[in-house]
Amino acid sequence: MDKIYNNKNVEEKIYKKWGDKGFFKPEERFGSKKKFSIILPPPNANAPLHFGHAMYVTEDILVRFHRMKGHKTLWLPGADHAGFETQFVYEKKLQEAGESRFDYKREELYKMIWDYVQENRKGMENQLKRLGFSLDWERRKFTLDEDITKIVYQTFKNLYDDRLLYRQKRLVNYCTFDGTSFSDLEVIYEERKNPLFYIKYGPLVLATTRPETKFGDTAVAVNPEDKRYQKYIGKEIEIETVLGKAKIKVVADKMVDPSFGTGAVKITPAHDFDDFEVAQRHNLPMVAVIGFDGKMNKKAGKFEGLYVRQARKAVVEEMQKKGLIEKIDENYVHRIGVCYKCKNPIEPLPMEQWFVKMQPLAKKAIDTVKKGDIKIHPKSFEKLYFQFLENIHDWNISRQLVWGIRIPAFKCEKCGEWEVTEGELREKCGKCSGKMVQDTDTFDTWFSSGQWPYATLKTTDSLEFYPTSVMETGYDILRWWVARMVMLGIYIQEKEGIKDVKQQVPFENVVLHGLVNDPLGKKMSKSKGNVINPLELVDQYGADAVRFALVYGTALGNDQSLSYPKLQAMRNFTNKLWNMARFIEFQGNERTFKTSELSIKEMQILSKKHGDEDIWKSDREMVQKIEEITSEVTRLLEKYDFNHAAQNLYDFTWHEFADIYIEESKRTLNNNDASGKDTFEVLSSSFLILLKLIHPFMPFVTEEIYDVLYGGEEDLIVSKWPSL
RNA sequence: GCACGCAUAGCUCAGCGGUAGAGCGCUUCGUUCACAUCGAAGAAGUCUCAGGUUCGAAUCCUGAUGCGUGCACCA
Repeated sequence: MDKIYNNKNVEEKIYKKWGDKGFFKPEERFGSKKKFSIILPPPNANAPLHFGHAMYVTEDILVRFHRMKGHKTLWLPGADHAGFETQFVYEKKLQEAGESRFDYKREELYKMIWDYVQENRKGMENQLKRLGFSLDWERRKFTLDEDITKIVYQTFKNLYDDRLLYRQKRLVNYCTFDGTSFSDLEVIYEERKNPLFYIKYGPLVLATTRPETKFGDTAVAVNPEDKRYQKYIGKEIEIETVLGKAKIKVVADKMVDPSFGTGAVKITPAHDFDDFEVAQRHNLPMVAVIGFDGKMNKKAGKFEGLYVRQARKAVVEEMQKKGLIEKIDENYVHRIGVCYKCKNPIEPLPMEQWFVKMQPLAKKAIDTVKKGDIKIHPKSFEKLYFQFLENIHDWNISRQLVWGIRIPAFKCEKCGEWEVTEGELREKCGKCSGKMVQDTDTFDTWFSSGQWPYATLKTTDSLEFYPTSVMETGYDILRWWVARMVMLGIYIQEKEGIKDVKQQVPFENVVLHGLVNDPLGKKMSKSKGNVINPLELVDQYGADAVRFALVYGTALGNDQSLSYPKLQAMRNFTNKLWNMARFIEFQGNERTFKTSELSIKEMQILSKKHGDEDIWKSDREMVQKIEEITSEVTRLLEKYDFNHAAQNLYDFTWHEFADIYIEESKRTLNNNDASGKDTFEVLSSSFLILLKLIHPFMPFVTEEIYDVLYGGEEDLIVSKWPSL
C-alpha cells in the first residue's frame, strides 16, 4: 500500500467494478424480504451539476445502508428536460450566435435543443458517477421519454374527464420578453422604485403607478365605507382623457384601502389581478390594451405600437400638457412581480390557458401528511408544506414554449370545440367534422416531473417499489415539486383503482436537505460567477472527502457554506483510514497473521478466553465499544441523522480506534504469542466492522481497503451490515 | 404587512432542561519502528440582549435587536 491514499488510482476502477458486477441493481440479500427505494430528483439536463447536487450523497448513504442490510434496494436516476429553463439557456446561446428562436421552425428548434440536452446529460451523469452514487443506470429515465410522456398525457386526459382541468381565459403571469406564461410560484417579487401618479378623473383624483393602462379602465372603485365618495357610488362620472371625453362607472368594493393614495382606484380588469376580481364581482367588462408582444394595441389610440414603458412616458407627458396630472410621487417604492429568469416585470394578461383545479387535490395532500402516511423530516418543514397547500391557487400548466411535452388538446377551427386525447392526433372534429388544430403550448415542466415516482417505476417495470421509501431533496423545491408529486401521485393511483391511501402516496418519507452556499455564505449562482463544479473538489480532495464534508457538521435541513478547511480535514480522515489499514497489513505480514472477519458476537466469545487479564484490557474495551458504535450509527441512520452518524464515526475511528486502541495493541502484538494473535483477530475484525459502518459515507476508500486487506471475491458494497 | 429560521470559542458549525462541544486556526512539546494529510499537552466562550417559568435554562416562555428565507392584492 502507498504511504498516502490517492483517490485518483482508486475511484474510477472501483465504480466500474461495482457496475460490472451489477451491484446497483435491486436484489434481496441475507434473507431479508424488505424493500428500499429512492427516486433521484432528476437534475436538469441542460447544464452540469452544481455543488448543491452533491447533497444527493445523503441518498447514496441511505441506499448503501439498506443494501448492506440486505433489503432489495433501488435508486433510480433520471434527468429533467426543464422546459423553460432549458429553452432560456438555449435561446441565450442562439443570441450569442446572432440568431433567435424565430429563425427556426418548431420542429427544428426542438431537435436542436434535444441534441444539446443529450450532450449535457452525459456530462451530468458522469458527475453523479464520479461522486460514487450507486444508481441503477439500467433504469435511467428522461422526462421526455416516450413512455413517460404517455403517462403524462393520460393524467392530463383523466384530469380533463374528471373536470379537474379546465381551459379558461383568465389573467396569467406573462413575461413579454421570454414569451411565455408562468404559474404563481414562478413569479418572484422585487422592490422597485416607480413614480406614483395622481391623475385627475373628472371630479376625482386617483393614484396609480400604471397610467398607460388607463385605456383599459372600465371603472373606478372606492371603499363602500368611505364618506368622501358616497355620492359617486353607482353613478357614472364624466372624465377628460388624453383621447377625449369619456364616461366611467364608480363602484364600491372593500378591496379598496381608503388610506392609500386618494382612496379611489382605477379598475383595469385586463391587466391587474385585483382589478380582475373586482370586475368579476361587479360584472365589469374587460378591455385589453397590451399585447403579448409587450406593446400597446389599437385601444391605446395614438399610443399603439409603443412598448409599455415608452407608452407610460408618452401618456404622462400628454396628460401633463392637458393638466390631468395633479402630482407625482417620484420616490414611491413598491413590490412588483418579475420574471424569475430575466427579471423584467411580469405583465398580467388575459389569455386562454389550461388550469388544474387544485383544491380537491391539495386537500388530500394535506390530509395524508396530517395522518402521518407521509412523514416530513425535519418536521419543521411541514408548516411550509401546509401553508402552500392551504392557500393554493389553480395551476396554470400551459407554457408557450417549444421545449417540452406538447399538450394533447385539439381545437376545431370551425366550431371551436376542444378535444383532449391521450396523445394521439385528431384531424377531424367529432362534432362538425371541421379541421382540428393542436394546442401549440407545452406543459409546465413540473406537471410532468410531478408524476415522476409513478412514471419512472411504471415504465421500468418496478412498481413493486411504489410508494418509494424516501424522497430526498432540497427544501427549496418542497412546494414546486414535492407537494405536486404528492397531489398528482395520489390522483394517479386513485385512477389506477388503488384504494389504500398508504399505497396511493408516492413516498413514505420526505427528507429535506439545506442549500450549499459558497465559502462566503453567498448563494451560488451563475450570474454571480461563484458556482463550483463538484468534480473540481472531487479531483482535489477525493469523492469520499467531499461526501463526508457535506454531511459532517450540518444538521439536516440547515444551509451550509462550502468550507475548504473542512474538506481538507475530511481528506485527512480518508488518509487516516488508509494508514490504519497499512498498519494492520504490516502487522499481519510481519507475523504471518491473516486478517479475520469475526462478528461482534464472535469477538465477545474470543474476549472471554482472556478473562480480565490486564494486557487484554484494551481489546475487551474495543469489543464493547465497537458494539456501541454499531448500534449508535444504525440508530442515527434510521432517523436520517447523517450529521451525528458521521461525527460519531469520525471521532470513534480517529480518537478511540487509532489513538488509543491501535497504540495499545502494539504492546500485545509485540508479545508475539497467542494473545498477540488474538489481539490481531480483534484488531482486524473490529476494523472491518468500522469499514462497513463508514462505507455508506466513504465508499471508495473503504472498498479499496477491503480489497487489499480482506481480499477474496467479496465486495464491501454488498457485505452484511454489522449487527450482534 | 404576516410567517418561519438563525444568533454558542478567532472562523465554520454541532448541542436544545442538569457541571459548555467538534473541526479549522492558535500556543508548547514530540519525527527509526501505520499516518507530519501525524502524535501528546494546552489556551480560548456573561452560549445576542432584557424579562419570566424552574431546585436548575445555551436549551422552555415573552419581548427586543441583528441577519436570512418564505408568503401576501397595496393601486
